[in-house]
Amino acid sequence: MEPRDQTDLRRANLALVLTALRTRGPHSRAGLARLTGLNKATTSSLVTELGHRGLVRLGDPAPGQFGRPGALVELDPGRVCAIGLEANVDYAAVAVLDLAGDLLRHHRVACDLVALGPTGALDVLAKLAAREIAEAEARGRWVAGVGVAVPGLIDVADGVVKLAPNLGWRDVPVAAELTERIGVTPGVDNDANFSAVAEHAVSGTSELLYLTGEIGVGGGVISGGSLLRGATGFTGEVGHMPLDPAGQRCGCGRVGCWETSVGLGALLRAVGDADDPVRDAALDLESRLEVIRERAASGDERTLAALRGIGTALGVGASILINVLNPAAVVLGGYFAVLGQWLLDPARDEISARVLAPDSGGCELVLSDLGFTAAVRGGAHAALAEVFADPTVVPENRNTS
Amino acid sequence: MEPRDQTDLRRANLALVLTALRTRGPHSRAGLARLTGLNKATTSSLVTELGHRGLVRLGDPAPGQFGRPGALVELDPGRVCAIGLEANVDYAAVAVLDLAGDLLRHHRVACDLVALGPTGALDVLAKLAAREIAEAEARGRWVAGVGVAVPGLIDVADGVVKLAPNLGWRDVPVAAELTERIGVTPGVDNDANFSAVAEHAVSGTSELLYLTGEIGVGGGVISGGSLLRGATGFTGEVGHMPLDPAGQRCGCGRVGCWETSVGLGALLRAVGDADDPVRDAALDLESRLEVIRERAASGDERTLAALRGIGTALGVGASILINVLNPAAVVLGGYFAVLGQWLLDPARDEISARVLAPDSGGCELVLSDLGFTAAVRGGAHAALAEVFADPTVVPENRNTS
DNA sequence: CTTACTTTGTTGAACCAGTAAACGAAGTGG
DNA sequence: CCACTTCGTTTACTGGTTCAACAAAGTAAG
Repeated sequence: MEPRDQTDLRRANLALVLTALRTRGPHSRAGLARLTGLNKATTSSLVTELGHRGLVRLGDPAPGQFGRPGALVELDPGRVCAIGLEANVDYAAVAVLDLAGDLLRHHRVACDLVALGPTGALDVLAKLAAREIAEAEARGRWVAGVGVAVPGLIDVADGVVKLAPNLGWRDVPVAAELTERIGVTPGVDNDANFSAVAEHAVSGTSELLYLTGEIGVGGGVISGGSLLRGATGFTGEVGHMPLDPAGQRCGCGRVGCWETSVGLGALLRAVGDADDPVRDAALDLESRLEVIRERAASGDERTLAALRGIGTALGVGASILINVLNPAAVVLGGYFAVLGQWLLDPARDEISARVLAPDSGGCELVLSDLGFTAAVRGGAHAALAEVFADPTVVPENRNTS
Repeated sequence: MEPRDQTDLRRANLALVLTALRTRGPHSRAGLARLTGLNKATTSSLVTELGHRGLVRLGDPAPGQFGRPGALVELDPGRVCAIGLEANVDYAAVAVLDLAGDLLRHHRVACDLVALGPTGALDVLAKLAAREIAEAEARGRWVAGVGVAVPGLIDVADGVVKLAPNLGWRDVPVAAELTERIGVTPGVDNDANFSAVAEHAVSGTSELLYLTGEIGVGGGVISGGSLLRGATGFTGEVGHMPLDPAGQRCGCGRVGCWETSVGLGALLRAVGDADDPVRDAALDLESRLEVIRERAASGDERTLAALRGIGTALGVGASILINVLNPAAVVLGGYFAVLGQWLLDPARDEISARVLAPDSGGCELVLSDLGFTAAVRGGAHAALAEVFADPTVVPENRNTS
């Protein structure tokens, strides 16, 4: 938003105060004035307006040293919420976050979205969303927006899934179709991108790279505090970096792609023979990963060697991205997070050897705490971000406080 | 700049008008009002202030269809200028740009900066800059700033060259040292980064990747209209992507780095035997490239095969970066631009085969027109960008119209 | 040549947002 | 109980944009 007139200025300052409360925690009005550089009187006025919009509330007086104690202003998690949706191969999920980013509800339904096809899958997502929207509005909440995470190439501007190989989708106008079904136009983005948004929200790191280990490898980049979107929204396709001309054939038809050495398939091949139950695709993925985890924890040499190999390959690919993007942190999600304990050391060794910047450019390799909720949370966070960028999107409600 | 009060608003609107004039060309005040969405009265006021600061001037009346013709407002190239410096292995260079980005002066002196050492090299740069600053000020110009391009890893925030292998520099405080010598604190950045800035300025593409072929390969990324800086300023290190475990040993000590197959060394090895004059390091590089160019133009099969190979390898590496960054354009500089005619086709073939986004994400592969002036121009453009972001940095001068 | 019409650019009143300074409010410490 | 400190509000003020009216400067038509 380019500020043009005074109302834009007001918008920007409301955003400034609201964002300060999120990133720096509850403060008195005088403290907020010092934090933002705004005048005390202005800050008071902004806080009361944010209160009318149900975004902040007054808490207890703070225990100051001298002088009159200030009443703490804090985010009001009671009125605004946002909804995240996720479409994946064998499940659909929904999450509801409040303004503080806390998870109010999370629901995951196992279903074969590939078999349902785009229309059926969108029906499932719409049903999940509609229920949560109705529920939230019944409790007097205001829904900031909906974000839909889809594993594939997304035209973010139009909300169209251009290509989602695992789902078998091509040119599916998700935003338009869901608008018809739920009456709200959702944001649509790649699952790794939305996961990166979620990690940014919980960590506060404004330069980060999110890498998720699934059947393939997904990547999402946060730079300057917001998603790197590129020219047409197709960023973060990291799985098919050709790292070894003598490597394995990839599902994409080429040879030696990164995901042939760090994707789920590579892991399963390395830890067990063809008849090993962990390679039985009929079984639930999470329980198979649990088996691998237990084998590693009990010191099984084959498993440990496999994980070392994956960790090394992970570090090789990650170092390329670190050299290009110079993030402050690389966050590992998907199965990388589940087995991360055994991947981190070999990956870090490669990174410190291969990143040219001194001290790896200060980059840390860490595991995600969000588990499989990262993408849905990120979708909701993206909707919340619009509120933090422009609090006036939330209607006033003078009754409240 | 977070707008806080009305003066910040004024600043932002001055920037809005000035930037509109740069990107959309001369317009009448009424036309600018339509373009920016600002009120006619406001636009008039902004234009007169920009005039007092010597940034715009009134031109001839425009030939409108009906009604009173409007006086065209255009960038005034007469008052503000900016200076770019470049330190490289065997030369130092300086350029002066006016506000419109036109090259006023360009000077390149051959000298062995490696032998001079950091202190001597900085003396050379300071001398070049001081002469141009004095010259400009004698003509009544106001110098917006100085940008120094150095091939290496730069801590941009502090203006320190952390590591420049080709120059043999480590932890050289360029910004501080030059401030002492010329009285202005310059911006310091990697040469590829500044070249990317220059390409952005001439093309207007707000999502672009610049790749330069030198002894190594350098990369600079423009995203959202500004440089991708990363957490600590060490972005764009693309030369050492490990693309072939069975490849050649690189100067960095590892094996199969991208620059072992597309760097200058790879080109020279491929086009000629060890006794070929093009491989004589004692000769001037540009004339050796000219020889290769002539051989290719006359259809020499070995040269053509070598260039095809380089082009293919260029495309392989570029496709990785396109998949991650999704730029609207990849601009080739350095020797890639000189021989680009023979590199483009094989590189484009690889890119269209390897980029996952439909239609390569709309990405075009083009050659730079800026030759070896890209880095110095970019340094000056970076200084000019500060004026466009905040025109109030230029002092008022009520005498000038 | 005059009149109607169109567009440009300026002017002055109005409005709105943030600032500054004064002041009452609400605590601590002696 | 009083001096002191800090909080938050109030009031007058400054600065920037907008709006509406109007003069300026052109074209088109009669």
